[in-house]
Amino acid sequence: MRRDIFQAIADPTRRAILVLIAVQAMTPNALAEHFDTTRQAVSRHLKILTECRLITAKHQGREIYYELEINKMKEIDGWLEQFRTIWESRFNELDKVLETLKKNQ
Amino acid sequence: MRRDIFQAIADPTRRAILVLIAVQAMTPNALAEHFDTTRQAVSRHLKILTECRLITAKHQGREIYYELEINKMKEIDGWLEQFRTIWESRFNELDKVLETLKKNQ
DNA sequence: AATTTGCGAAACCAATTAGTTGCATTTAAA
DNA sequence: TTTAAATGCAACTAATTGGTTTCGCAAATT
Repeated sequence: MRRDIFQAIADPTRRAILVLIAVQAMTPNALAEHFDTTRQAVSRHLKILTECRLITAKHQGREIYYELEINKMKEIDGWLEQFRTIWESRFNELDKVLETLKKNQ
Repeated sequence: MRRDIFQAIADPTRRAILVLIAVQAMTPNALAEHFDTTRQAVSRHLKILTECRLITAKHQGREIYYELEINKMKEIDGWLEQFRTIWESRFNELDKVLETLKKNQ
């Protein structure tokens, strides 16, 4: 049972759930209405998202509102960070080239 | 055969390949040395990464150097963008609260 | 008290995945 | 020209995944 954020966001339904929940906390039933699957299937996705701490359950009577853990989302951003330095440094090198061209004009 | 960037980066080996290649283009053999699997297995990962355009193959004699397509990596960043506005706006709301508190002191 | 509603868990199933071994092909080297 | 190296591809296998149906439980509603 590999359960990490990257495996969690690999599924398109789970990504959609995250986007929906980002706007507003929602119950499994409310979420299921947005998809062409059963509530139980959505529930399983919610379980997976909960297990890797991307969302948390807030019990309210017999309803359960799932809300986004925005800080966990930042971990994906964190992984991208190492590539960001690369794509920025490539821009920097382009800058250098442009500057050299300018100088030689 | 669902083949998108999110499914591609779901596998830890593929993520590691991306990081290695980010530093420097590499051949399948060179890459395989970093993992506890066969070269063929690495080759399949490279195929998947190639199919979703995260890497490209540069033939050089009988060797094939795979290099990162940094622009494709930005698509992940693009998806995160919608959440980034949220986590920034939450900071803003916190700012508002702090400001109100200050005013009422 | 009986019923309905909202939910998760278990059992099952088809499809996908990641790995292996065993090839075939192309290029360099002896 | 024979041989070795670098690679991709196909067939097979075990594990995982995402879905469904059925069930049980707890909280509202009647």
